[in-house]
Amino acid sequence: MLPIESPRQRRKEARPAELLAAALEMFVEKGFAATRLDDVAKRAGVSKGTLYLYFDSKDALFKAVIQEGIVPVLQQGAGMVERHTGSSADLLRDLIAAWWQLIGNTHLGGVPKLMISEAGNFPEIATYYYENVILRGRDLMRRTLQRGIDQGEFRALNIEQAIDVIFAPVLMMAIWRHSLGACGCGQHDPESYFATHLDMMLCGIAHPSATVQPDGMHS
Amino acid sequence: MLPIESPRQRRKEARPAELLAAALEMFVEKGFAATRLDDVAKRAGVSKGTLYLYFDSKDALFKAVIQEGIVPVLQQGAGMVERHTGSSADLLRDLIAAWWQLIGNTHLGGVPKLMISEAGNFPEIATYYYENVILRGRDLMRRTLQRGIDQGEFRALNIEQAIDVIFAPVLMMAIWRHSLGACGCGQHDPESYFATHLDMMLCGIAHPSATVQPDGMHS
Amino acid sequence: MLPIESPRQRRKEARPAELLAAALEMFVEKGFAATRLDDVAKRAGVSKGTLYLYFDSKDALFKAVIQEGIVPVLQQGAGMVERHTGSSADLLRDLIAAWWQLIGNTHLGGVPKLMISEAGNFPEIATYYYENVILRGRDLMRRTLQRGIDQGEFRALNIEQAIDVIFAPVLMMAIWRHSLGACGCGQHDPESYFATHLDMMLCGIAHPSATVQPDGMHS
Amino acid sequence: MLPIESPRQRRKEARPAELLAAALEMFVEKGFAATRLDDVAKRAGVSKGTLYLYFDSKDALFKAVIQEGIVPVLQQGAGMVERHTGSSADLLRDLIAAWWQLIGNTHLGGVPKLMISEAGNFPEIATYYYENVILRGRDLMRRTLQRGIDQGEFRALNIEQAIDVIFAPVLMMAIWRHSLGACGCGQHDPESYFATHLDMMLCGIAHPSATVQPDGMHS
DNA sequence: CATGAATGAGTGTTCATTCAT
DNA sequence: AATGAATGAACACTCATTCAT
Repeated sequence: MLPIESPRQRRKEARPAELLAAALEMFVEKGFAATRLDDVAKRAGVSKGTLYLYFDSKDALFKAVIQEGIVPVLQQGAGMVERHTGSSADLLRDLIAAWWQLIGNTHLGGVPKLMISEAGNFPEIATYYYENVILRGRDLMRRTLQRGIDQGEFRALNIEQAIDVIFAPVLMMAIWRHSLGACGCGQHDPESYFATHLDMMLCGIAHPSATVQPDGMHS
Repeated sequence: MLPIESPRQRRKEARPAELLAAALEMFVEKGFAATRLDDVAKRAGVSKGTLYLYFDSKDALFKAVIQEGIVPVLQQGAGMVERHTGSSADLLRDLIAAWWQLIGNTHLGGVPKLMISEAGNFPEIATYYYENVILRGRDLMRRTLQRGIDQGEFRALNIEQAIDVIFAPVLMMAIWRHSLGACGCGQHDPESYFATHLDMMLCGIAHPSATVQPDGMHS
Repeated sequence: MLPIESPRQRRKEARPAELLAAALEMFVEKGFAATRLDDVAKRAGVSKGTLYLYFDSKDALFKAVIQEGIVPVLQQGAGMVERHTGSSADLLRDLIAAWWQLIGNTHLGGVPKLMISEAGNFPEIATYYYENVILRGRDLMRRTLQRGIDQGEFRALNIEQAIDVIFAPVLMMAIWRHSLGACGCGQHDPESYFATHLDMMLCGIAHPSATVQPDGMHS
Repeated sequence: MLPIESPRQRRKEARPAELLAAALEMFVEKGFAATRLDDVAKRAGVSKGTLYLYFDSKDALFKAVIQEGIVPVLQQGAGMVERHTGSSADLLRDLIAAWWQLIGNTHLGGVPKLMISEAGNFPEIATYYYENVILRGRDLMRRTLQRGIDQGEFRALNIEQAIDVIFAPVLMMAIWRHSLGACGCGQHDPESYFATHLDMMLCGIAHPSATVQPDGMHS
């Protein structure tokens, strides 16, 4: 998918994480177009020219923000599903809790909102993001749901649809926090929000013969 | 004797709506900052100067897009809850189906994405939107859920959280369509998607003693 | 100098004086470039399009303002010098008083300021103004001074320089009123100002043997 | 050890003065509104964007032009009156000669015309100019005239009016040069013009018993 | 004659990008 | 490597001018 290695690639790895962090924050807060590189530089504590030592252009900075923002967590979670031994309901709980702790509740939590906002202006990045992040995440969910169905824990489901239905409330929490939630519009407590979500959802997908044991997030 | 409307007159009265429609499309597609007024004008088939005959500034145009985009549907749905006589599950189905038909599946479906993207740059509009749209929508959901609980149809729920959990998948469908979905990334069929959502969700909130009758969207 | 007669010319004579008056006021107040035709039209109580029924362009309006503003008073004063029988000092007093009453103190008093401000942008109008207004005015002054010298009332003077020296304070009063004076900066009383000017000036140009009889403006 | 100034550094410090000089010329020539920042930049030999490194807006540039244009000469002349030991007539001659050499005959000579033209559009600048320039100038004149009266050199005068009467011809010379005079309309020689003015004026204000010694400008 | 909706060239201002230091 | 002064293309906004009514 990505070029394996190149001088540019090597330099990219040396790019100060501060620049990317500053850019992510600004992009999430103002959007790509409304973010001025001056502000990114100021927030990172460097001069505007320094940005160009590490990134060829504003577009390149955006791409790096998206790619660097997800690479570190791409592999996480896959092992989670493999290694899991308990109930599938617990696995589902763990997946969601992990996503929230590793992404949603970190500074990476703004990436989904950013990607949604800028997909139209960066279709190739959107495609990259879809294939490398979303599809992989859906795969984890798919295997988890299939596992639960196979083991008689979950009832028969339209899995492809269920994946999105289940993940939507989690995504929305992250999106909300970086949009209207940041404007002082009503805030929810993630803990109880996810608890309610899992409670309803696990109830809704449980096999009729199975006994659902309600449980909040064990974070 | 009705005053004869000249073509020019007719045009003048229709202009604002045409301009707002064009602006909404562009704003949703490119974001506020990346949208050029020249493009909005061109899409509406007028010159740039004409925009300024009807809107004082780009900001004012944005505000009008949001406000005009929701005013027409503000009252809708309230009567729906009042008049409903059947089961609360059906009411929930109807509400979601109505939202999708009146908003999500129309050109207004991009407003949520737009509002999410630009909330940071227009906090006062975000607040306006929250108070006049989101809170009213949540109110409809709240009354519906409360009705179901009171009538023993739904089990006890943390209503405030449930509202968002239930609406998130619907919102996400509209958002997706105007972001990554528009870039060719995987498309879902809204019909079956909502059917799955309702199936799982109604199952998840049904009172243990109640019998849930699965039902797709009756559109 | 000007085209004698033409359809355009005939129409010009029918031009509403209100338009020219409104334009003069705006031009004097804001300058040519900063004056919007919308404002001129509004002040004249007509629509913007109507201006174009009478004037081909903003430039044409400006030219008309200058030309129409001075034509009515071009002939005045010439007869004054011819007919005068008293002392040359009195004639000088009368000329200045007449200029102030007919021009300086009317709405035409802004023309000098306007011409000064816009000479650089309308050199041909400036030349026209110079030749048809300023030179004629200087001629009146020259004849008056020459008359006084010839009659032994005034001492020998560098007449060409004296003309401007004598008229400068009068002009400045009109200019001041339409510039800083209109901003609330210190105002002078024209009566006593001119009295002082005439007193000093007549004293300054009187022939040593002559007796100067101080006299204010007899308005 | 003086820090070595790089050409770039030297340029940076000289920039504002270069820009202001270019702006003053353009403003005087065309007026504020008709002056394009592109032209100011071109005349200063920089790009349009560079202007904005030093001035926030066109308005700010105008304000700076006025303020910087007069600050350097604000103190001059005050000492002149204090130190003067000769006749008051000579002091008056010196004041006028100094004004002409330091302001009227330099590139600052356009400021009065500019201020007159734009007072209506910049009332606060006009007030600033009036209080900080005009009032101080009038003060010098007032003290000079009072000095002459007290010493019996000048006759009783309405001093406040006399100040303006005396300065008007000097001002008009500067104004003329930057308006109609620049269009090829009749030019006067400042030397003989001021000589005539001083001759007439000193004669006009001399105490009857005093002997006026005519004298040209000793520049 | 009169209107005012519509136009589009022009200008103030911003900001990504470059490069001399 | 790092800076920040300088650039100029791009865009929001204005307003003289036109023309259908």
